[in-house]
This record gives sequence, structure tokens and C-alpha cells, in this order.
Amino acid sequence: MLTIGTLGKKTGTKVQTIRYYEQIGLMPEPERTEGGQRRYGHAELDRLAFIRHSRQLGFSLEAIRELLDLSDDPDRPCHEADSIARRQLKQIEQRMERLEALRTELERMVHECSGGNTSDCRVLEVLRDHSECLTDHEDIGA
Amino acid sequence: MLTIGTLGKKTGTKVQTIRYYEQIGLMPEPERTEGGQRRYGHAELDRLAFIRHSRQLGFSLEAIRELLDLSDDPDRPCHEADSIARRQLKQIEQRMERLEALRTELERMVHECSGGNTSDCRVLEVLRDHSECLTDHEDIGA
DNA sequence: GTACACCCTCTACCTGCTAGAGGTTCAAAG
DNA sequence: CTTTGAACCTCTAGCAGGTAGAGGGTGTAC
Repeated sequence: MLTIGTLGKKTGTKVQTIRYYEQIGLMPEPERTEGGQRRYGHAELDRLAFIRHSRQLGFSLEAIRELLDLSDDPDRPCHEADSIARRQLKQIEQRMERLEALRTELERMVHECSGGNTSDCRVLEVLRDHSECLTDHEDIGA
Repeated sequence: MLTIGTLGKKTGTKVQTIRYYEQIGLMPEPERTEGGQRRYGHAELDRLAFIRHSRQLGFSLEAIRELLDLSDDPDRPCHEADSIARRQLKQIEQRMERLEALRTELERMVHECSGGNTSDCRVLEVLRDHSECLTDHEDIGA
């Protein structure tokens, strides 16, 4: 039986975060001591490790919820999990493309900076004048 | 004199967002009609365009605030703006590296999926077992 | 002179946590 | 057995960067 702190250390998760996962229903309500403290077993450790690893791979908590549901039911077809993963992969590829475009533009900006005063700063000029912007990224990839 | 809606259309910004920028002090308080509706001129249009373009390049609102301050004062040295841009470039490069690692891992995951049931799904298995994870990304690049 | 699109403020919500206040429990040391 | 002190508890509020909706007022074109 692990305390919440130990569970946190084993999985690299802050205590608050574990309680938060419980609150939103990603983690189950664990057993409690007489005094009301949480105690965890192996199942919970595995589940939290799954969640953390998925988060590291960039899955949203909603996607993780779906993956956990699938994982809980061994008879459902694998392609559901596969398609969640592919969706995630696609999102990452899109973000990378956008970042690539941003990088190009930023590089151009800083390389053209001559080093005078802000009145003739290339960086500010480029930001001011959108028409110099070649790419048409709609929104930042956050 | 532009209404807030027109300003929004010209800059690709939602009306609520413009009011939000005003609230946090990024946009100035504009003139009002007798009835209390906002009316904007050229200066505000330019300023909002600057903000939006900077956002598209991934600058934080705080960074944009700094850039706007610099932009308002033509005598300050250019290298301040330049260093903000370089900082931004660095962040983007870091995010890209992290995403690249994630992509590799996700690709491996989906390519190994055989297509059976979730009980022997590669995707879920990989997520379950962190030890198969080769990279050591500490946190997702958001 | 009225229809109706647009504007106003205010509050709450989103994701994915994190921090702090103020109080309780557990386990080990004396 | 008692005491210390780290770790636990709940609750509320905050971060970025907005978005959505309620409930009501305005501006303008026909």
C-alpha cells in the first residue's frame, strides 16, 4: 500500500496532480486509512504510469481517457487505439510543420537585424507589416 | 472610425479577444460613441495587427508587451527587440526537437500495430510499459 | 418607426495543472 | 506513552490565452 507521495515519486507526478486526476475521474477513488489518507495498490500505480507516459507523448487527457477505456476492455478491436495514436501523430506533424514555418520567418527576422535603434529595427518592422509574412499559419501551435 | 467588429474582421481577431486585450492593457481604451460603443482608428488597427502577427509567430503576450514598449520608443537600442526574437526562436527550436522525438516514438507505435484486439495491442502495450520508451522527454512541449 | 444586426458588461468556462491557507494524521524516536 | 515533524487532508484561487453565453442596450437602413 503506497501513500500518495510515494506514488507520486514512483511516477514522477506531483501529489496535487494525482488528486486532480482523481477529481476529473481519470484515476479511481482509492482506499483510505481510518484517518482518511489515500492508499494505493499496484493497479493504480500501473494506471498512473500509463497516464503519465501518454501525457509525455502529448496525448490530451480526453484521449487518454479513451485509451484507458479501451485498455480496460480486452475484447474491443485494436484499431480504435490505433486511430487515436494516428490522430495524435498527425497533430504532432502539423504542429511541426507550423513551427518549421515560424522558425524560418524568425530566422530571417533576426538575421536581418542591423543593430541600430528601434526606429529602424528589422524585427519590429517585420512584426508591424504582415504583408512581408510569406506563410499563412492560421494560429500558433501552442 | 471602425467598430470593434470591423476591426476584428480586418485583423482576424474575435471581438471578445479584442476586449480581452484591452482588459489586460495590451490595447488602449478606445474612443466611445455617445451610446458607449467602441470606435477605433488607424493607430489601433496597426497595433492590433502587430499583436496578432506576433501571436502567430508564437510570442507570448508578455513578450508582445515588451516589443510594443520598444516599438513605442524609437530611441531604444534594437538589440532588445532582437534578443526577444532570438529567445523566441530558441524556444521554437526546442519545441521542435521534442516533437521530433515524440513523432519517432508514435510512428514506431502505430507501425507495429497488428490489428487484433486491444488485449494484444501494441499501442496500448507501449503506453503501459514505459521501459520500452527510448527517449527521456521530461514534459510535453505543449 | 421598427426591425435586427451589432454592441455592451459580467460571469463562468476551457486545459492541465500548480500554489497556498489552514488544519489533521501517521510513524518513528525518545 | 508522548511528542515531533513530515506528509497528508480539503478548499479555493491562480496561470495563459482566450471563448461562450446571459441579459440587455445601440445604431442604422428601409
